[in-house]
Amino acid sequence: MSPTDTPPIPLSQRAMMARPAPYLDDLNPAQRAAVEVLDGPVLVLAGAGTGKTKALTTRIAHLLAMNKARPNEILAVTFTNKAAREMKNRVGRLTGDVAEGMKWLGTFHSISVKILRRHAELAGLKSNFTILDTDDQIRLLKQLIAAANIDDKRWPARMLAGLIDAWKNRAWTPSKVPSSEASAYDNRGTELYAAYQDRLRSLNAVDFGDLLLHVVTIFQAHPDILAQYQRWFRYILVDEYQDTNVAQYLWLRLLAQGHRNICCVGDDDQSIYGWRGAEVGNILRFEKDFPGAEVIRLEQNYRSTPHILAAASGVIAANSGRLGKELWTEVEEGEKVRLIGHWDGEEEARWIGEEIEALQRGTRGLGPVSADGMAILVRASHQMRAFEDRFLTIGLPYRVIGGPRFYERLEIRDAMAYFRLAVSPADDLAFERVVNTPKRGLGDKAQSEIQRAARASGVNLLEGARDLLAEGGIGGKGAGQLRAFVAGVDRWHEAVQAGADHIRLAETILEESGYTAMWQNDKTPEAPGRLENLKELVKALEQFENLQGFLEHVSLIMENETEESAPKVSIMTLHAAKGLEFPAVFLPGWEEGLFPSQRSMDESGKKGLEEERRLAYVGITRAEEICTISFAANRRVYGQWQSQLPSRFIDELPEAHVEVLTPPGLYGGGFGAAAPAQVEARAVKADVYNSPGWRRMQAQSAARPMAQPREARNQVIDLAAVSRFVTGDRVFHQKFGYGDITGIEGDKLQISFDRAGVKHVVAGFVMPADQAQDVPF
DNA sequence: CGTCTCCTGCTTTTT
DNA sequence: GCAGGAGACG
Repeated sequence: MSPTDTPPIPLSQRAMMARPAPYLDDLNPAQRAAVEVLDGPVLVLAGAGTGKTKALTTRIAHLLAMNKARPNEILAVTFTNKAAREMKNRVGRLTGDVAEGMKWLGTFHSISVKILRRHAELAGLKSNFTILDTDDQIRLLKQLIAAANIDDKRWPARMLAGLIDAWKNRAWTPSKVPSSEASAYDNRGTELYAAYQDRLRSLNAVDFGDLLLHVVTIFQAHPDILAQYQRWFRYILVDEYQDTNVAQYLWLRLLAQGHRNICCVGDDDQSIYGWRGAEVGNILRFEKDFPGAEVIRLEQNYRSTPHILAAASGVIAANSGRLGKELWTEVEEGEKVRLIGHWDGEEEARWIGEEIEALQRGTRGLGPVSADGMAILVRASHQMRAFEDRFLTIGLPYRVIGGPRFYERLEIRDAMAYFRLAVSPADDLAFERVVNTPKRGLGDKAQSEIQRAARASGVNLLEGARDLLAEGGIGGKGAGQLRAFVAGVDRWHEAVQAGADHIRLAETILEESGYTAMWQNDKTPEAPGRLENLKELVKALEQFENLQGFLEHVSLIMENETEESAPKVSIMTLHAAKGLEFPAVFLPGWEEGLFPSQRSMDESGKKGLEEERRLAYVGITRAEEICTISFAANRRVYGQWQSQLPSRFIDELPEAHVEVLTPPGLYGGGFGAAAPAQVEARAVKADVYNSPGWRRMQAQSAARPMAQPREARNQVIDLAAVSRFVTGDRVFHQKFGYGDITGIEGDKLQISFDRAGVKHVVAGFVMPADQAQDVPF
């Protein structure tokens, strides 16, 4: 093996770097320890905002400066390409060009690809294997499911894909799937998993999970190869260790058994990818796995104010089995975390929109805050819509982070499939994807004929199609179209082989295939955008030497970084927000069932709830200056109006660090929902009626004709309200209109509304129908 | 073969 | 409430 494509560091540079290191002066004692304890296993527990990346990058610089390893003998692993890029940039700032020699700085997946390409034959693959995206994966599975005579309605392909993914995350090859899993997917999960792996091998393809799984399998079966890498990687660094799954853990442990110089950085309190197979256990177990490990805690926070830190600590304290950290800061005072309840989701969006404008104007005591410095972090992406709608109407610029990514868009995938065919005509999945896109009159029947012809002579689909045409097995207009398609692929492939200019070729392919024309003729509103994206795709090719290089890059890097100039408020999920920070953060939708998510709790019980709580912790700790948590009393869920209870996480916020802006009438839960009197007392103590939020709310509701009746708003919700009603009463609800009470459960009424159907509503929000004429409409 | 309409079923999503 | 898939129809 010769991963040694990097020349040794020039002497002049070494001398420069060996001088006493000024970069160390920049660090606090804990960070310094994380940087200077170079040998042996080290676990750095880095709380949110404690300079984790700084410690990690300085550590790399220090390794290089101390001549402990050459740049390409350091293995530095991240989860995302973004994190890898950031790390490379920051190491570059510390060491100059030397960082360029870090050939093994990358994601688990990109490094695995590198390793797997070298030893592909040991996994039954050729080194030019293709990496399937989720789309291809699902299509492939659908075929296998059909072939196995399984009703894919009852047993959807997505489910099987999820199952296989989970098994791969645990590093289970088909033969290693334990018998306890035998009942999965109608008792046929294991069988289909094996069939899927066979099929992948015959396609010379892998999925994301395979990248790690194959590498681990090769390492386990070939100690000599493993030993080479163990020798090669003198120092191993891992970012976000709390997010590793079992396969990644094995991957690391195998490699680290050489020099035993492994430094893992992570925060057990920020483990939020359990549902993707991440095992918090990996970080909790570190000292057992690596005896003699040094554990260093980074606890000084450089991001948030004391109130924000205290609120976050208060919430996360309810979790059990933590490694434990105590975040502190030298920063003084600052704003308390603000808490506000709203009538419904639309009002929440409206209020946040106005708050954002107030922050921009600088009327919230922080000086003007740029829209770039503000973020709305939601639990589930469907919550984003209310904000988008609202911001569009008030003309507030926003950006949604983590929507469908560029390379996941339909038109981009189609175009890429064409490119894939041009590069490797044997790519059957690409063939299937575009043979009838644009429509060429080659429907299911024609396609299964092609499949049959290909299978009959054991060739790929393109050859199968050629055979089919030769034997006249296809007639009518389809034949001519198919002939043109095959000829097109041949022509493009020749051009690739001849080394034609890949940008021109890409344009030609999209032109000749009729793909561009297809969208030009499409009059749906999204067609222009899609054409725009195709143009961007072609532009992206400029950064690559050829199509092959581009395709390789794209299969691993599924993102599109377009730098925008105008300041915009960010809207994203809590998951997408990890690692980011903003002066002002809004956390809407803190309601039972939504956050914590009901499904999380149903599926994973206490474990699920604790992961939700960590998500709350991640959310709060994104805020630097001001953090606003909100909830709504009513929310439309799947088109149904539902009344909501404030999240239990709100109860867990330490009161001393929270300013309640909520009018008590909407405060149905929160700090001790049990005793209504107490709720009122505390609300008063929080000086609700003098808070800007309250005055604001008064002003707003006065101006708003659809405001709920004052009576309902000012009422403390209590069980007494229920006693005003009996089953069969005719009642009125501001949102749902008139209805009849069909049942009483706790403090809620079950009401059958004339227009809105059956709802469970807190009694404080309805009134006897005969009083309803006072309601301003 | 393609299009329209009904029906179902729903988080989070680094690669 | 909406999207995506299947099944019926042209």
